[in-house]
Amino acid sequence: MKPDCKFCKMKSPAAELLKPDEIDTLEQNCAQVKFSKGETIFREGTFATNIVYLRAGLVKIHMKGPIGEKILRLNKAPAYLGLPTTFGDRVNHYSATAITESEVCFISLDAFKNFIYSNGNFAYEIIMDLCRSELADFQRFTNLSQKQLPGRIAELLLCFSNHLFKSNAFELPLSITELANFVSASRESVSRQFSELSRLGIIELTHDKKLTILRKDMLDKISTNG
Amino acid sequence: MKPDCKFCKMKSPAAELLKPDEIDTLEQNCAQVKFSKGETIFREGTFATNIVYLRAGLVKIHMKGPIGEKILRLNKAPAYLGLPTTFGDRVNHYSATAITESEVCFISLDAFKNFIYSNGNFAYEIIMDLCRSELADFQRFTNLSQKQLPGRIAELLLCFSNHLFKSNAFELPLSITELANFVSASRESVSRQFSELSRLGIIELTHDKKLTILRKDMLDKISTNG
DNA sequence: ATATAAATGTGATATAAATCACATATTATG
DNA sequence: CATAATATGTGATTTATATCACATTTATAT
Repeated sequence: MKPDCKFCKMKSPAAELLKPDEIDTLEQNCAQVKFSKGETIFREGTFATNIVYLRAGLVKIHMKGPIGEKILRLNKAPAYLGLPTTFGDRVNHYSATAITESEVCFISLDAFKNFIYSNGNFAYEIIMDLCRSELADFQRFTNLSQKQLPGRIAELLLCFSNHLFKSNAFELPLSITELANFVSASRESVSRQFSELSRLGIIELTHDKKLTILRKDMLDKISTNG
Repeated sequence: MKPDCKFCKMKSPAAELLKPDEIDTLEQNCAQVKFSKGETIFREGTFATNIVYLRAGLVKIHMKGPIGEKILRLNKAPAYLGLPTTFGDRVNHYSATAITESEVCFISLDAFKNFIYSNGNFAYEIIMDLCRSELADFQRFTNLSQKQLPGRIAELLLCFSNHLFKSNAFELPLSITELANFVSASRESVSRQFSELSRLGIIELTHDKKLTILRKDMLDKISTNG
């Protein structure tokens, strides 16, 4: 589908800094595609040929680990998906899969590189973006590696509530099995933790994955105490 | 100490792309400092006021976690230290400490920003650098979170041997306690693993931390089998 | 050099979480 | 719609690893 970048209201902060002629170039080197829930946007092991910009939707970034799939992060629009795996190597080191209906712009790598070369503000914004994600990643990995399971799950739920959905009530974007490989635990253990949180009245979780945080204070405490 | 960037043989790949007048600017906005083993180069929680470039030496990047210090990565020269924590927030999210005698250049943040704005090749190289480290970090975190202790330690030793020292024999750059918080385990467990690896004749470890890998094949197997 | 502190090795024990086992529910699919 | 396939919940058991305890070695400071 042909995009209309000039009047696009979902431009990235970096793209907002492009000059009119650059926006024209972008428009000519950009393809907009819809993905439904569960569809793969790019896959580990394949060649990284385009810059991938998430215009709308929610996506999981995941890679094969020694004992199975590992979810590395969730990205919600607006966000570039996998700049590091596009620039860092010819081959993708991880995959991106739509969690909800999503809209993605595929941008020609060469055009994008040229923006970096020719537009310092654009380059700077991309650098800032990469830097902020690394900070968030380090923080998450440190917590994941030091907290035990109840703390890891509490943290994840708080992250969903505070940052992703900005609400105490939301639909779990991942299955229990996926949550398990996000927090690096067995699905049985995660399932038990949810039962326990429900039993204690800290959360309410319906059969159709609607989750409500009833005692955020308790979740906070569980999250910090590991 | 006044640096001599023009004739410096340890320039970063990015700095190699600077034009003569930019090199002059760099030289005027750069201070070279030596750190001895154990000295802090920058500290979590303090303001990030300079770009930090490791000209020579070996450094650990570490942050406070819920149950104690966590080592995130080792950086050997040449490398920028903590670009993400310098750009991503005003305050450092992690610390850098010299593991060996090290030489560091502190570069004015404004000068560095201007290079990004004005020199696309420089900006591109910085982006590539950030991207490559994220790939390596993701890989390491996935492995650390899925492998169990013997595999994590085997992987770390192989990484030391293959990438850091490029030799089967080297001096352990970290104490047992530090290794433990690198691989997210207790120091007792790590100590036991080393005893076991020695007992099996896979490594030899002397009292003064000189380590020799005797059976790389076995380490490889332990590393892959988790 | 001696005292004091910090790091290390190793056994015994406790514990978090994985695994196994199986019932039940939910979702795809011919 | 029926049947298979997949995901989930929960008890019983096992296991990896943390914790505790303490001896010993190594580093640091006075």
